[in-house]
Amino acid sequence: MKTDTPNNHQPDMPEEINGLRMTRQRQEVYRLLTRERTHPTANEVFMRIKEALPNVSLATVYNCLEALVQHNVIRQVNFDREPSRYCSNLDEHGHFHDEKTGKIHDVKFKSGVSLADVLDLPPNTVIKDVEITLRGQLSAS
Amino acid sequence: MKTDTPNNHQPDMPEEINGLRMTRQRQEVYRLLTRERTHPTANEVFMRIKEALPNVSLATVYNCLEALVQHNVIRQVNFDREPSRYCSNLDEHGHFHDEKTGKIHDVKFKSGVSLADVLDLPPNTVIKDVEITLRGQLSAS
DNA sequence: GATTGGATCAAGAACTATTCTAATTATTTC
DNA sequence: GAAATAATTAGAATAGTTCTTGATCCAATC
Repeated sequence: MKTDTPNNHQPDMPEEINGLRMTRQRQEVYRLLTRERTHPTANEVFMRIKEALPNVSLATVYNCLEALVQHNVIRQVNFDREPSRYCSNLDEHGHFHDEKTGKIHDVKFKSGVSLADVLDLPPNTVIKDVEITLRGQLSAS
Repeated sequence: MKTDTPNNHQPDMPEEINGLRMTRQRQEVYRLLTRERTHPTANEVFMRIKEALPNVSLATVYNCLEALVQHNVIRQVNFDREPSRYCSNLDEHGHFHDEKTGKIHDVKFKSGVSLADVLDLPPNTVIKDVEITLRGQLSAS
């Protein structure tokens, strides 16, 4: 009757990603983020993931998210001081925050342009990470 | 003997900026940010401002910073979930966070380029605010 | 010059996202 | 299969920030 053995690997999920052991909890967190591209917060992940893992704890969700971020499996996205959001899109991209709907849309870079073309960087700068955040509205015209 | 009457307007400070009454506390907060371009946190502002206003409270510093931000007199800058930092440079610019020194440098946009040249924005987007954050190192070569 | 009303300030409590701690449970290695 | 290692859990702790409440200040009027 019990269909949900606690820590079974799912058949469609590799044992490891980028050297990170994909435990059941990490699988579910990662699966959720690939399925729902809405940039959920840790708490939203926690609430949704309970369907699959009723006994999961919020601390575990945080642990999983951190492990996945650390191993470059997902990205952590911050808007001001709002709760962190998480995103399985690893392509370099920015985020547009629509003030009307509250939704977040990924924004791609145009091909062939680099940030150095736009910004007056100090010489000899090694950029390891870029974050671009836009805030505004999708005018409905 | 008492040279520091609590709420005196300083002679070199307007009574109002952008419609915000410049009380003594707001003056000192603003003055500090224009003098020190190091992007201090609320707590750093609090500690430094005590020289001029020994009885000021941290809550007041937060209130002042918020009022100044709201009236577009200063900008609030966030790096991930670190404490907010504040900045009196109102020109549109990004921030480069040097991982070695921990210091933050303003990064100007090259003249004549706009973000729309670089990003694949959805059509009919009205951008109200842009935030660009870079993280890396100033290689010492 | 006193009065009044609204804005501002101070002090500390409260809040919230996140991290830490310690104990339990799974998994891997020997 | 036992020992060692890693992951998970629950709840306590933390830190930055916001809220609450009462006091104070200030400008405009009487």
